[in-house]
Amino acid sequence: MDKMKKKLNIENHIIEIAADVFEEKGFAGARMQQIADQAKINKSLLHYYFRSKEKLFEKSFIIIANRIFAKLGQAFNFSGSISEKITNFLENSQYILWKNRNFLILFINELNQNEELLKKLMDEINMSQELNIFLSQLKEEQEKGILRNDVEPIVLLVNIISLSVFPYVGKPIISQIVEQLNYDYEDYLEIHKKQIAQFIINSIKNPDYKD
Amino acid sequence: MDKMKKKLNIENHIIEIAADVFEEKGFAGARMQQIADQAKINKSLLHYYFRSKEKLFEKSFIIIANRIFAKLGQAFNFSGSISEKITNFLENSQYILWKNRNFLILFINELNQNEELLKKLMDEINMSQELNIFLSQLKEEQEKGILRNDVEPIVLLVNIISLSVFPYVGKPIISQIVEQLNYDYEDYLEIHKKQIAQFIINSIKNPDYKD
DNA sequence: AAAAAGTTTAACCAAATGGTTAATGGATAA
DNA sequence: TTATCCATTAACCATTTGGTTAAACTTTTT
Repeated sequence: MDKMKKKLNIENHIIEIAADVFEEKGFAGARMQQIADQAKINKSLLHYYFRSKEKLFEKSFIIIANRIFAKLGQAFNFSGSISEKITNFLENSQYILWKNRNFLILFINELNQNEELLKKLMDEINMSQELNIFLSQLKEEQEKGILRNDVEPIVLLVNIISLSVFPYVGKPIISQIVEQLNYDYEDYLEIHKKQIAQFIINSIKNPDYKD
Repeated sequence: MDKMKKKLNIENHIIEIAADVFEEKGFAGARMQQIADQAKINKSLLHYYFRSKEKLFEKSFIIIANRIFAKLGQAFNFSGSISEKITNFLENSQYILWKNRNFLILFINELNQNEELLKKLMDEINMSQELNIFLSQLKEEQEKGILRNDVEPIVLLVNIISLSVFPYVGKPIISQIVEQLNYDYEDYLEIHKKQIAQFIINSIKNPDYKD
């Protein structure tokens, strides 16, 4: 392994560990010393490689965000009808969302208080093509009468995201509520996974359509 | 105004200001000095009244959380069919959620990293009665055939919450996506508000039911 | 092998931050 | 009026924290 690669390797290692710590504590709560300890390196190395806490945060944040969005984009990219696409996406996205639920909370929280970071990220991540394909296919199926035409496409898209993401991101709220009703949060997620695609499809299928 | 009341008054004033600052910066990012400045009091007074940053945070957090949950509980408490209740709740909750969106993000974020606080909060807030009424009415209407019976009641409940809350809490994600599709976030919320009740009702109404 | 360049470390440092203290001011009650 | 009690303030303090430096160590280049 040449020098360049070794350098990239340790940088990536630091980024992974840093992301863990930032996820756990948030930007303000994270400590450079803890990141160094967890990565088993000297604290000065963090500054040697990344110059400052801000820079380290930004870099690891953007890399992880890109990775997650890429995976979600993949989960979105299947052929078939709208109903099939939705079913497919929901099946394939759940694990990603579960595994990255802590990052998603960090994502929401930090981007909400850091306008600059939001802008930088928006330049990096672009999913408009995949999304536009989905939206136009949706309009097609609405015109054909397969789907009800009283659902605004963008609303459906955001609803799919809300229903996918919130059970994970909103864990404190959801678990509060389901536990008051004597359910277990993890059990709830299992039921949710099984029912959510049908729930969405019910709401968009045209009940009068016969093929 | 007697002394006791005056003391409670200034405590409440501090709590309101503190909540603003914590919403903006999170617990770790908030500064006692900033809270004091914004409340126009001496920093020592914060400790005089609340002893520590943790205590101040906990107190303001729980008070604000209680207030919001009480309002949402109210918005949930209407008579009528399930469909009417859903429509009603969605109409009445949107403004509350919008106004408190920053607190909701704080809520999710802090409770996710603070198990202790979560437990304390769960003792304070109890909405199981209202929720249970809703769930049993839901089951009734399913048995009568008004609503489809392939929707697990708890799933519907959480879906309503997800669809209500996420557009506000997930602002960074949603605005990212809608803006890539040339929508404006605030405009999107308007469309969302108009369509969301119908979206949910579509997904639960039994299409074969005739009364 | 020697020099040069890059990497790693321990010791420091300045600033920020939560928190304390002791003195001051002001209201209330004797 | 004066003593007591509570509220308020400025000055201080200990610790934490991000960041620097200069020396040591390693690897690469000549």
